[in-house]
Formats: sequence, C-alpha cells, structure tokens
Amino acid sequence: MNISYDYYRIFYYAAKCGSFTHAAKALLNNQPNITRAIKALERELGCTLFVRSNKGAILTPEGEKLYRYIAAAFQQIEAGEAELSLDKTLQKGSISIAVSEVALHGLLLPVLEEFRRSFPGVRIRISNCSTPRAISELKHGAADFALVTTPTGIKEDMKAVNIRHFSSVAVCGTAYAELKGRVLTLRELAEYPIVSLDAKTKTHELYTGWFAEHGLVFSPDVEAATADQILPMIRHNLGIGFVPELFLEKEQEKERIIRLWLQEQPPARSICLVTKKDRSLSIAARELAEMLCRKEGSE
Amino acid sequence: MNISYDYYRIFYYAAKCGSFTHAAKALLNNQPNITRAIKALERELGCTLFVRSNKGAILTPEGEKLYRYIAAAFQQIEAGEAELSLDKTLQKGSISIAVSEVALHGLLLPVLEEFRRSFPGVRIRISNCSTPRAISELKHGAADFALVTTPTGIKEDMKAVNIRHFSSVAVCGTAYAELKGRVLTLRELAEYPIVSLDAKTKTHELYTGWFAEHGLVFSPDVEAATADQILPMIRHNLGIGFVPELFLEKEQEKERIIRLWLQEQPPARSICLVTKKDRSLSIAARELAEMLCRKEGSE
DNA sequence: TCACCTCATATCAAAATGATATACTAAATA
DNA sequence: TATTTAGTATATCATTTTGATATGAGGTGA
Repeated sequence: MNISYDYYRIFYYAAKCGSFTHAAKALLNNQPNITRAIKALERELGCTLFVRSNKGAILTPEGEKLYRYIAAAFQQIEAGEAELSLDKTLQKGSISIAVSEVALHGLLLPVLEEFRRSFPGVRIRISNCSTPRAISELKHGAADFALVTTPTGIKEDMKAVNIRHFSSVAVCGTAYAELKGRVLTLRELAEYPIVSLDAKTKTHELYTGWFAEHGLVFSPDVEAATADQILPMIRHNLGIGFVPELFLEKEQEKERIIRLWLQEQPPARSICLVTKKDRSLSIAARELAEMLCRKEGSE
Repeated sequence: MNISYDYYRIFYYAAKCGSFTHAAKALLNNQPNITRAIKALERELGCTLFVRSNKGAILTPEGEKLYRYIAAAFQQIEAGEAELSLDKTLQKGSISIAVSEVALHGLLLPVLEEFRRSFPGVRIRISNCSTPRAISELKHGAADFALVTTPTGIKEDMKAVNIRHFSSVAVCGTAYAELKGRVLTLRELAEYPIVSLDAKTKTHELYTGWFAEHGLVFSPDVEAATADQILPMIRHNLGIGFVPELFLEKEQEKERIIRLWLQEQPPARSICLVTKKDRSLSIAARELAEMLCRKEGSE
C-alpha cells in the first residue's frame, strides 16, 4: 500500500515520452533510475504497465487506463502550482477589507492607490462601514482585515495594531463666527447645539465618556448616520461638531468651516488594523497590511 | 523545481486531518516527519500553507487554494488505482476477439462459458468472421487477439500458437448413399459435385493445394459464404464437402449426413491463437488466452 | 559488420525518510 | 497555581531510497 507518488510522476513522463531514456532527460534524471522506478511501480500495482522494446516503451492496456487518470491528476497539480505561483508573486489574489469612514479617507485610499499601481492583478473588495460593523464583518470571515478607529471594542480573538494617531477638532459653520479665534472651554461649547454620529457608534460612546469626565452630558441635537455627512451638516449651520483633523486637510473641505480651539484636548484616537488571531492573511493581504503599517506615525 | 509528489500526499492528509499528528497516524508515519515534509514543501513553494497552533494546523488562504487542486488530483489517482485493481482481479475489463467459424464452435464457445462463469465482470466482444478478416481486425487493433484456423497467412509482426489440431472429413447427403462404407480415392471423389467455402478463403486455398498435390483441380460447384452453411448444403444434397471433424461431434449434426472415408488424408489443420507481437494483452485477455491454451491437444 | 539506439543490471555515494527522544507552547483541568 | 494534555518543533541516527556512472544485452538500419 501507499505507492510513492514520485513514481507516478516518472510513469507520467515515461508514458508521455514513450521512452525511458527521453523521460529521464525530461526529468533531468538518468535512464537506469526510470527503469528502476517503473519496475517498482509495476511490482506495487501488481501489473505490467509498459512493453519495453529496443524502440522505447509503450503502454500496456492497463498502463493506458492508469495514464488517463494520472495525466488528469497531474494537470490538476500543475494548475495548482501555477495559480499558487501567481498568487505568490502578487500577480493574482484578492483582498477583502472592512473599513470605517475615517480609516478609508485618512489611510486606506492613498495606500491603496500605491498598492494598485504595484500589483494591478490583485482584486480588492472594500466594505465601507462603521467600526462595530467592520469588526463584525471581520469576525464572520467576510473581511480579511479591518481598518477602524479606536476604540475598537475587539475581544481576545483579535489583534489591533495602531497605525496612525489622529486628533479630532471642534468645528462650526459661519453662523457661529462669534467663536472664531477664542479658546473655549468644553462647558462653554456644550451650550451650543451638537452634531454627531448616531448613538450606536463607538465615536458617540467616546464623546459621551469625554464629556462625562468633565461633568458634562453629551447630547447631540443632530445625529448623522455616516461620518461624511458631518461636515456638510456643520456647513449648513446645524451646530458644532467634532471631526478628525485629517478631514480638514484638503482646501475644499475648509470652505465655510470654522475651526474652534478648546482648552480641553479631545481624546486622542488612532486608526488601527485589526486581524483575527486564528486566521493568517493571504500573501496579497499581508503585503497590503505591511504597506499600511509602513505609514505608521501620527498625523 | 520538481516538488516531490509525496510531499503533496502528506500535505493532503495534513489538510484533511487538520493536524500533523493525526495525519501522521493516517499515513502510518510519525509527526516529526510530517512537520519536516510540510516545512520542505512550504520552502519549495515559497509560501506558508499552514498556521500551526497547539490545537493543530489549519490551512492558510494559499494552502486552501492549493488543497482544492491537490484534493481533486488525488481523487483522480485513487480512482485510477481502484480501477486498475478491479481490472487486475478480473472484476472488470474487456476483451475483443476476432474468431473464425471453426474456432468459435470448436474452441472458443466452450472455454468462454467457463471464463464467463469465473469472471462475470469482464465484457467480451466477439467478431465472427473469416480467417483473413480476423487477422485484419487484429492488425488494425479492433481485436485483442484472433482465433483462426491454419493456414493463417500472418506476417512477421504476429505470432501464432497452435491450440488444437483437427482434421476435416469428407461428407455427403443421403442422395449419395452409394459412397457409404467404401474407402474412396480423391480422384473418385473429385467426379462428384463439390461444396466448399468461397474462393477468397484460406480454406479454399488449402483444398486447391491439396487437390493439386494429387494432380487434381479443386473446382467447387457450390460455394458457401460461411462455414456454418456447408452442412445444411450437404444435407440438401448439393454435393460432397469437407468439414472439420469436430462439426460432426453433436448428434443432431450427423442427421442425414454421411461420413465418407478417403484413402488420402485431408490436410491436418489447427485452430491457433494469433497475437500482435508489438502489443501486450490486457490482464483479462491474457487470462482468457491462457485458458484457451490449456485446452491444447488434438481433437 | 558496425555504429547506434533501446532497456536492464550492478554498484556506490549522497540524499531523503522513518523513528525516537525531547523541548516548547497554550489551553484545559485539578 | 501547578499539572496534565494535546499539539508542533528540533536533534539525531539508522535505514532506505535515489542519483549517477559504467556496463551489458538485444535489436535496427546503414
């Protein structure tokens, strides 16, 4: 029992070449080894596979029957090796990322641009969602890794690596121009209507905690469903809000937005890469993750 | 290059078992060998295939990709081994035989009955035709071997083994009752109308030669297309004919047939098994051929 | 007859494998 | 907290298999 599969490879080549000598050349081996291997295979299978002659070796009916299976099998293996080799060199492969709004704009998109330029063959699926939802996608295997903002609320089965710190700043629209240029206390600011993400998000939780630390209650007057709705709401003077400083980097985003200065520093946050501890990344995913981590540093 | 396929077998089992230890048991091997083999495979393929833990080893994304191919390949190989093993034990297989009339009734049918009883799984195709046609079928690969009567007219690329000698006897119908019981000369007999196989057959050639040896011309008055038409023609008193003695073995064949005694012995003939020298027989065909040869001996 | 081609055999060094003992790790358990 | 357990990793050595070379035997074709 348990026939050496390397013998089958030799059988495969011998059958294909119709000659032990030629098979030996194709396998970078020598003819006596082929003779010996085929003989061993025939002994193990219990039947003759080749008729040898001074012209070469041709298959017996049993040999031909076997060859049909072996050829199919080896074409499978060769296809597998080929695909693996493409994956390995990042000519193929696919990555699935669950990413929160801030992480998407603040980190992923610019890195992805670079990655795509380097490895155009890798398919990328991006699921843009809130931090808890991104973590849930990761947990259920729908994403290879997640890029989210702290606090992540992950459990023991996951691992988070901070990649980029960012601070949030308070901003308001032109209707609140009176606040411009002054250093405000949080208590002062709390008198104004607040625009924030909805209560189910980690961001909301974070601000609730921060306000509580200063003896205040965080009760937004306007709640947005996604982070990218906040700046437009501020622009339309719906209230005062907190946005990641990096959202204000582009000139067009600063249009009709007033940055406010607070005595109390809003809690520092990070964009971090979260992976499941019990699952390893594909080569493509690992490459992208490493590229992301190389951008490490605060804003 | 050229990865050992035995490593793939180990990979296959390790992946299926989810553990190097269990794979080792399934392969009747030991765990350190599995560890070593997988490590070698990973080195050769250039990527990690398993994530090891104290709970076992699970596939990486690349490992899973490879596994799909390897599993398909090995199922092929296993199917091939299974089929070969069935063939080998004669539970399956097929044989194609080209056989002349005399060989069919005189040898093949009784042996085939026995063969079929022993190996009911083997499919048998019989092509019943004249000797030259049987040889032609063999030559073109339509038959595994031929069972024909001498003279065979085969060339160097074939080999004939005599299995059973038989002699032909002269017979006539009841209308020629005057010949019964006497010992005739061939010259006497040649005066009567002759029934024979048609001129294209080896049998015809044989009798032409025999008559010539005795200074006579063999010119049949009635020609039959196949051997089994001769006895009925004799019965209907179309003339005198030569039939293999073994055609007269069964009682019902002797009905209204008179056996004649000749001074000159008709040429001795044989049923023989013809094979192509450059092609080997399948296991099933070889078994039947051996069974046929065991019946060796004259009538 | 002679080169030339095939597979078969003999032999030996080198490499791979099987086997064992043991270390290390993390999780479950007392 | 200590212990057991179930898994992988490493080291080592005898055994087996493989790679390589030289050589033989038997056909084929010039």
